[in-house]
Amino acid sequence: MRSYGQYCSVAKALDVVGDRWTLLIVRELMLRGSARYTDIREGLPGIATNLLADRLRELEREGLLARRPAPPPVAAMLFELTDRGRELEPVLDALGRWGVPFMAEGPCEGDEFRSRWLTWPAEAFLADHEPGAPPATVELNAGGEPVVLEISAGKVQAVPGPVDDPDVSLSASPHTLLGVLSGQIDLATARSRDLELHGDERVIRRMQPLAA
Amino acid sequence: MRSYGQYCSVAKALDVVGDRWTLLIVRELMLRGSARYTDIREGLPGIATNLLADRLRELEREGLLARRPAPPPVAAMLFELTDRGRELEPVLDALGRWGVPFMAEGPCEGDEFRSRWLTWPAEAFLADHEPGAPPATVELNAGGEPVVLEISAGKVQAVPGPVDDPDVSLSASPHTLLGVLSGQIDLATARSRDLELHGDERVIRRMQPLAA
DNA sequence: CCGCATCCGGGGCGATACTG
DNA sequence: CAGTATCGCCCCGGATGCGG
Repeated sequence: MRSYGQYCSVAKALDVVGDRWTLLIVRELMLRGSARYTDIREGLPGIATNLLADRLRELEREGLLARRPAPPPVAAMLFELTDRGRELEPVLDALGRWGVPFMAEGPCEGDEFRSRWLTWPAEAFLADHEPGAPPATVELNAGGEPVVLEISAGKVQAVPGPVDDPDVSLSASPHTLLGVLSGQIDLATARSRDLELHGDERVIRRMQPLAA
Repeated sequence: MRSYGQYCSVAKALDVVGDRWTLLIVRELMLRGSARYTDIREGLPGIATNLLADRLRELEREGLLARRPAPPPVAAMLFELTDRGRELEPVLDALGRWGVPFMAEGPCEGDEFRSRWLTWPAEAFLADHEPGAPPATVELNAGGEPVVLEISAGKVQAVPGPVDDPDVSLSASPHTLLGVLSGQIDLATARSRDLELHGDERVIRRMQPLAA
């Protein structure tokens, strides 16, 4: 990207990560840990393949990303963030939190969705209101790979991937799921739409935002 | 900007503020409170005037910015952020902090500079190590308008604008000033370059990062 | 199949000139 | 002062090709 030519840390940051798609690539690598070219692409519906290759090169040149060959059996390349790259987490967090209100309206026509992306809304809405209680896990299913909410010690963390024997499991469309997590839809209404719930409902209330 | 078409809060955020120049415009409005078109432009060296007009319209449409006529004597328009716009502060903070390391190398050839931009490096480096001591102020002068550091109750805040009777006043090139604030250059070395210091040196040590 | 490179059309961006 | 108008360029998007 063309430099802004300003001796300002915000401008310098945008010189590096201000290009279109760049921060979304960082998002995918942050959520996945390490990934192959094709996996990254799957998480970035709409990106042109040459742009992805360009950006990955750029990010590597800037020291935000490293590539290394996958362990022997497979002949593939793995991409992962460097420490400097992972330091962008506060940036993504801030952006993700700021963007949460846009999710309330539901997906726009044609919007793609991956359940990993629920991490920001989830962590923005939720908190553990019973810090003393034993840890609990919630499985979120909105199509594709599930996401797990780990509730313990006053915090709620969202991590991609399945889990064995969650305390409760929610399956619904992304929009309904967000409505439930944000407390804007109660469980009964959500069920009348497309929510399926299995397990202990009380775990939901433990982490939901306090009613308005 | 063309939407990323992803039902993800990070992507939705970037749909709105991911355009080139947009976050820098928000930066200027955040630092200035409210400003006229020409003032904003002065803080964005390099921007094309039609782009600035476009972006301001966009930001207004998105509800991040409002324009209102200036108080009677002057016939001018004032631009200022709405609450929703000011909520971007954590985003700018995160970006600004992440970008600070790029400032260490000094300005690139042709880089423009405004002293307000020192806010992020200043708040990133500094802390009040004598929370009990009475408040103090430091004037930073790097050309153009000065910036004031307000040190009190364990915190250091940087705000644009001059101040009456600061405890200490520093004048130097931006690069030297940053070196001093970050503790990478000691005062003697800085003085041998272009630093001029008036007032109580101890206030500097009160807020400087602890020596390595 | 994985990880690109190439080609091409369209639009966002940059610079300057101009105007109410 | 606060923008519009214009124009060239380059970045981006989409499709396809292609070597390992």
